[in-house]
Amino acid sequence: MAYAKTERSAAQIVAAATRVLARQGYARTSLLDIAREAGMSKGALHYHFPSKESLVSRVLESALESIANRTLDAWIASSGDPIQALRSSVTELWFVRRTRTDEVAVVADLMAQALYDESLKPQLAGYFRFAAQQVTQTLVPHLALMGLRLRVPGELVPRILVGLLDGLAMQHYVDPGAIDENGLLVAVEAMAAGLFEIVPPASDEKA
Amino acid sequence: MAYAKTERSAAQIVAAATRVLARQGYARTSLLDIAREAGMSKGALHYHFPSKESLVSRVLESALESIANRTLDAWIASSGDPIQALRSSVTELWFVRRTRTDEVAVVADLMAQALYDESLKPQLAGYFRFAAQQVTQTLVPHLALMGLRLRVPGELVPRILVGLLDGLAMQHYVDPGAIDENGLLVAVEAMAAGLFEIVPPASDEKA
Amino acid sequence: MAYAKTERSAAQIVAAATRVLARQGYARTSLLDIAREAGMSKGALHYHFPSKESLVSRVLESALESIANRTLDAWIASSGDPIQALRSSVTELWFVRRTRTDEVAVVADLMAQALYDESLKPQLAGYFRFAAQQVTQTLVPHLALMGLRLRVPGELVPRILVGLLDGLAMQHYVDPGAIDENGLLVAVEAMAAGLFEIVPPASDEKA
Amino acid sequence: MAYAKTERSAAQIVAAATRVLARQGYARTSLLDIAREAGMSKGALHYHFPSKESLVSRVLESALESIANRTLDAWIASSGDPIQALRSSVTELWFVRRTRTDEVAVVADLMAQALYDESLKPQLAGYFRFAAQQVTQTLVPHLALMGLRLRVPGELVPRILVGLLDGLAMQHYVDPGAIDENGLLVAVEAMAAGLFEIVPPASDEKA
DNA sequence: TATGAATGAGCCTTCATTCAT
DNA sequence: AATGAATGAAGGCTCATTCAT
Repeated sequence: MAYAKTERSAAQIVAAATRVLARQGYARTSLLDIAREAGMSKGALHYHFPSKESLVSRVLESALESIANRTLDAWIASSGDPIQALRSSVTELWFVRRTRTDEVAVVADLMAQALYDESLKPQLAGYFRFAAQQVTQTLVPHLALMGLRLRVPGELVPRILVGLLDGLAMQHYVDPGAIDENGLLVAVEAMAAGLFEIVPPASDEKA
Repeated sequence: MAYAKTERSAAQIVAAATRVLARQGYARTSLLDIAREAGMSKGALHYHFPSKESLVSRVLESALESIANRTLDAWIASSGDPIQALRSSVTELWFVRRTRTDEVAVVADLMAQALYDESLKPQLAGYFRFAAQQVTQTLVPHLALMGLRLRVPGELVPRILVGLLDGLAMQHYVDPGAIDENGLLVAVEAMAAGLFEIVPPASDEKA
Repeated sequence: MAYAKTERSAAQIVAAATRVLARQGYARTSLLDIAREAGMSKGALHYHFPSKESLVSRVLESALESIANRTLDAWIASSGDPIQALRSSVTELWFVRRTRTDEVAVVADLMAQALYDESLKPQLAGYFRFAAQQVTQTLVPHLALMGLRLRVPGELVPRILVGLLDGLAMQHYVDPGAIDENGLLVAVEAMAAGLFEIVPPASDEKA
Repeated sequence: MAYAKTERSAAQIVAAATRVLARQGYARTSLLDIAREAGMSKGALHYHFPSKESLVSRVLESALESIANRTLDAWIASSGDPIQALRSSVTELWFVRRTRTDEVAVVADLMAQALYDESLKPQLAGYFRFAAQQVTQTLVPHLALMGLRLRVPGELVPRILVGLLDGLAMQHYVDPGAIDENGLLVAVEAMAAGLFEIVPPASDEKA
């Protein structure tokens, strides 16, 4: 209980930083901007976070967590049919990007930062790995039960999905309206279908 | 013909800026860094480019051009079979990214910058549009000749391709080795296949 | 009451800036010069004043105020006889110029700057208007009581006075010693006298 | 004849510089601005004038000369009656200021510069002295012939006149419209009249 | 005689960081 | 736990000046 206020303030700062970073981008955001948004002084930021880097790192962490949860929820919600789950999480994956949640904007921006900032890489790598593994674990076994088999390594599927949608989101941000969104979802589904093949019923079925 | 030195110097500066931006990223690159890399004074940069913005814009222009040319070459080299052309330009598209050419690095970085810098958007949008149209124009008619039809709007294909590979490249940069490249190319091909369908010969409809 | 240090520091900066501007002139004064004179860092200046312009504006404000006060004091000190008041404030007006107070030097310099800097004009115009009105209000009624009338619009008197002395001060600065000061004060008085005429007592018009 | 071109170019540069300085003021004028106005390169300026200072000095010289000539012309034109001459040169002195000729603007601006630039002072001092002496020489003897005597040293008269009008011009520039110009000329004449006194016919007239 | 190119010092401003309170 | 004040390094940019051509 002793640290209650600290925790509350720190959370407040992270939330404010997320908003400001989403709005202005890393390169154009100063600590003063964040302090103002949080309704605190610059000094306070440094009280809670030793450096700008550490704050940004926390912001990224919280943004990734939030995105992961959202996607996972969509996956779980349609439990049972993994095909249906895949479909609904693709949709969610896309909507979360095209709406450009603060969290998504921050991640997109910091992903680029990470190219030149070693301290951010591990966090993103962790996220990608977690997402890949999460999906794979539930996807592959279910497919097998349905008589389907992946033509490619299982971990690749979520990576491809996320990569595809991230890349398209970038184009969407840069040139909104250029992407036909109806076509897009159809296409993604068609492409996903291309990744499976039907497993001929094994001959030892009766054994 | 005298005093044509400007062109040489400007090119030198753009080249140097490309290298430095690829190495350090936009946010961490100062004009002094570029000047040093170019072996010139800061003043010289401003003699040739009125502002940092204008220099960066030129760098982006030249990087996009270079990438477009490389990809186009791969496409053209395998002329004749558009399927083959698609395959070889996908490969090229991926290699150019995974090798992380200076040009690719710069474009990836500036694409993120563009989210918050309206002046960069048009250039990138132009590039995406040009690339999309370029591929579409040659791809679609050829497919028709081969009895294939796209299941999605034609412009979407190159956008999907580029988006997918850009997004995957990001993951590759952040977490090198995480992506199984052999599997990747197989997957892309499989997915691409999912985008076509065979057009039944028109005359035997009643059969 | 804590943290009231700002006021002290800001005042210190304005004082330092006044000294430096008086010594070097606007065009040759950098913020670094002022910071050094104030014994602070450049950053501190910007903490207290958002821009050079805003600092200079404050300096001008304070200089004008100080000059106005000095002249007003001289006027008031010799209250009663407005002629005497006029005389003593002319003397003060001149002495404040020939001594070249820091404040006077700053005002002279910034007046020239104002020709090309719209932001300074209103302040100076305000000062001129205030001074003119101040003098007029007390001068004209008193003259009437003494049977004197001005030959020109009342507001013109202080403007002429200030203009004359400003202009002469310029010559004095540029070529010190060229102006015979004894003669000057005599001349001003003689000229001032030329501005009045005696109002014939109203009742003996027929005599 | 050999230097014909040099002289022409130099004059062209001085003329251009006068225009630009009048328009933007010393502090805001760069050599590039002047070069552009003159239709030449920056290098050319330095070919003709070793430094900015030397160019500015020449500009001032030529501006002063031009003003002196104009005023002198007005004086001479009304030859015969020195009172009339005084009157017409006052008028000219004022009009040249209120119209704000390029030359007047430059002089006003550089006069302020001179306060901090020793190299400009002598030129302005020379101008003031020349003007004073010029007027005095013709004014005083004529007055004597008319039975008038100055109440103050003769050199003071032109200095007062110029000072007064310079000072008023400053106010006029800073706050146009604030000065009642009709009143002004009346006032100046009334004030000037205050400077003379009638010399009683000397008793030894018959001697 | 004049230009294009380049330099380098200096300017105003921004900003992460520190520290006394 | 948080603020106000101050620092100092760096950044983008301007400009008088130099010099080869």
